[in-house]
Amino acid sequence: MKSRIETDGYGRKKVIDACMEPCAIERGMRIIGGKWTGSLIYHLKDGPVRFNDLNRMLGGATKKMIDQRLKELEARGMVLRTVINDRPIAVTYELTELGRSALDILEDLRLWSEKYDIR
Amino acid sequence: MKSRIETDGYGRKKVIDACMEPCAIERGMRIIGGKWTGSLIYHLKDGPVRFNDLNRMLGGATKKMIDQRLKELEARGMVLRTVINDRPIAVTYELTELGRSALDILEDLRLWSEKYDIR
DNA sequence: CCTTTAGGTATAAATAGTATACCTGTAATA
DNA sequence: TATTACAGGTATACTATTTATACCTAAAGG
Repeated sequence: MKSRIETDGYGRKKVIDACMEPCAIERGMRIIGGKWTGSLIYHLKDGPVRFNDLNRMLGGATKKMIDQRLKELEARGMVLRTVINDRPIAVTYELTELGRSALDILEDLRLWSEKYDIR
Repeated sequence: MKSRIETDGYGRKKVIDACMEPCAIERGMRIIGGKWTGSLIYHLKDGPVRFNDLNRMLGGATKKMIDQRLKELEARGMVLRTVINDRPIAVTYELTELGRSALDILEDLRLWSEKYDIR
């Protein structure tokens, strides 16, 4: 991410070290910036939450989205899915250490968003 | 964002303070988390950059995307577009104070992304 | 019985992003 | 002089992601 531009004598510029394909910012955003992903992680910050509770917490997201996002996060090792009860099926989702490691960024984002009244 | 769940005597849970529609995290993400938006802001951190240079810096994004994102950011007052030369047309984009205010979050995201080798 | 809850899945429609080509005008190159 | 290259975009068509809505199985409550 050290790309910069140089200007020649004619005022023209050239990129010296363009970041090829997704750079770190972009890669990070594709994980926690996916639609609903940040909210999902943030709502798991206080411990295990059940599927339908997450669904209710994230007003606006459909079950399909929540399901998909949780599966992505699980596949990345950021979230752990546990079946706590069969028969009356019951499942909880919770953050792993890796999942927790993203919380600081999300908290800062929340503060920023509130401070500048982002809508 | 103080939603929580309570458990009744039968082990059932209910959401007490669901965040209605997009909460602060989600609203923030929709600004700086849009595809390419974070990278775009980050690449403007050292001062004005011209359109085609941004295009080259963000390998992978099309001009259309860059154009669209810059227009969104401009509309939100995070980026300033300046025509520095007519005839041989030349335009630069730079961050406003509001735009700069997002840089800390992006820098943390970059560090996180690199630390945990997010791909 | 009928409805509600849990944890999802199926289908279709709407929205967002990508690839590719092209436009106007200036300037350097062959 | 003809050709090509660059600036800053726009147009078109296509693909992928997200949304809305309905539905499924099983258990429990009224």
